[in-house]
Amino acid sequence: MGKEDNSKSLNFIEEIIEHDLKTDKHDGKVLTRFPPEPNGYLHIGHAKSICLNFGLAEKYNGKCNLRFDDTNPLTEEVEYVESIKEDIRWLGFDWEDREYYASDYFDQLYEWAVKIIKKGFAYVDESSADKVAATRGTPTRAGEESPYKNRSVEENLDLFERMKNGEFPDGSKVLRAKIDMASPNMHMRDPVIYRIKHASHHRSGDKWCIYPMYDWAHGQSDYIEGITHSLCTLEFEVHRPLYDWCLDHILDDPEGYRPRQYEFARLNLNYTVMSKRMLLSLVKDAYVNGWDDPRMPTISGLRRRGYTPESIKNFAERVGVAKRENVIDIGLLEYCLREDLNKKAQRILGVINPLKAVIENYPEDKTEELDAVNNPEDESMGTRKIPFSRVLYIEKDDFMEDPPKKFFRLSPGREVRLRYAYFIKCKDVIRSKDGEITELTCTYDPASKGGQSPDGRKVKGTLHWVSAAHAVKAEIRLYDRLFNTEDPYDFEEGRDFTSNLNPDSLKTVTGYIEPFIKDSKAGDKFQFERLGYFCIDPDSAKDKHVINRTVTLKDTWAKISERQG
RNA sequence: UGUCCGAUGGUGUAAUGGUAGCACUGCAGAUUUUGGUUCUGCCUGUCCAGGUUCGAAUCCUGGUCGGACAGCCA
Repeated sequence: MGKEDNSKSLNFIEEIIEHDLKTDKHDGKVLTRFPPEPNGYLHIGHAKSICLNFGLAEKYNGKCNLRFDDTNPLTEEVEYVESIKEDIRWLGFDWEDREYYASDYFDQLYEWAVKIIKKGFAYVDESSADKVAATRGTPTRAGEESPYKNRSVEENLDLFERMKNGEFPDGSKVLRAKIDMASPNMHMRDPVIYRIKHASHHRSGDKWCIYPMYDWAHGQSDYIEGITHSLCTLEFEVHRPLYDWCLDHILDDPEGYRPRQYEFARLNLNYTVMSKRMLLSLVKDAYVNGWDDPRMPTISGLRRRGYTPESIKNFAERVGVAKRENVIDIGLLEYCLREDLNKKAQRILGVINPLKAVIENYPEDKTEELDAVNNPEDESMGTRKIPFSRVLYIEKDDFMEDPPKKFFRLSPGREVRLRYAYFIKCKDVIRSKDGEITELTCTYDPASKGGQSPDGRKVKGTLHWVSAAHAVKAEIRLYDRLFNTEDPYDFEEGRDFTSNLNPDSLKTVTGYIEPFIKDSKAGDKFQFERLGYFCIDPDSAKDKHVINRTVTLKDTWAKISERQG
């Protein structure tokens, strides 16, 4: 029912597309593109855009191109190109052979620039960058015309060619579109469309020393590729008149095919930052351990953290597409993650904060293999054996000497169930000299094997546990949100966003995991019962298990106990 | 004293002139060998003022509030 309703309700872009389809605007074709600049790693915000562009193509039987918007050689690197491709592929999208680069269009872009110079719509300006900025005016005050604006076409052509030939140093000249310095839209005030950069480009090498600006490259690239719907974020809304202006002035038939730009609201998430500048700074200044640090909102970070592509795609679906600014609760992302992992994850028992429990009446040399279900949500995943013996580890949080109301785990004299094993009762508490609880002495009921007693008596709590002698030691990395504040951009004067960093975003502990973990490899995902979802980190080695906590399970008890104070 | 865009529960997002719905969150309960999952119920909303209309979240007018734009970044 809900699903059916959803399929009927369209977002505003789908409405536009369906309308275009109905009116046969592009011969029934839909061609979108995802246009990243290779100057950083992709993040969850990009994932929304990827899912939108590729998703629309899938839905309307169209295609989506991958196009690197690589017009600025100073900031772009091959490393980023590679990571971007890997991330999109991992999300499950395929651009087939349509891997394009704006830099592949440099020749065409240059020709078009010459074309508009000839038509009198562009000029070479040799004002300094400061001068250009100073004469641009303000949003409420018109700019001033450049003294170079009225050069002859011949002079402009000559100068532009010499710019291309490398005769002038960086910053000495630019090519500007001749539009309107008094336009209320700042972007129409004779925008710079070419600048000189004697820099080597990751693809074109040293062929060029002039590079087109975004505004001169994007719409034209869309046109070259035959893009029907060019989707971008809201901040490009004010660029749209320029996007259209460029097309108007290069096309022989402006009434014929042309791409259209549509803008949607970018994704914002609380408790994290999405700006490339800030993410770069977190990496460069070593606040995190690289772009794929599991605390990063990058796709590679989420992947390493243990997120699944499905959970991210589902998230993108749920946040929707609209033009209204939004801040999504990180809780929704985590909900989508748990929803997916709950269906798929192998369950195992692992203890993160161990407390030794000795079963007094269990034979010292005995070991039993007990049956455990691999995934209660998916019977086909089968069962496995877990070793049980006299000395166990249980979770420290599962024992309280003086429990408050509603605590139904272990405490002196109380009986609980060990999952898949036996009922046990706590008899004694052993302490160190400084009073810390170091060990519990318990007894078990041999008749309760498997977790049920023949007399039908009930216990309220079920605890996870491992057999100390059989457990596998592991380094467990407990991650928490990277920032303490919902809005990390909101920081005190004189400080910066890093003042909002959560100092406890990573805690490393030693845990004990049931032997099943031995055969796992990097990327494998598990639910440690009652604790959360975990995955094997690539830092793992043959003799060293490193495990990331992806996300905790929903914890009703934590909520209750917090409320009780 | 600019141009453009936006405004629906706590957060997102539908309703396209005809009963304001869905998801997440929160709260209450049922089930449960994970205080997980699942299931049930409940709370909470159309920025304001006029107008058009039998009827307005939707159309019109005027406000208010929020955002984007002054890189030789994208």
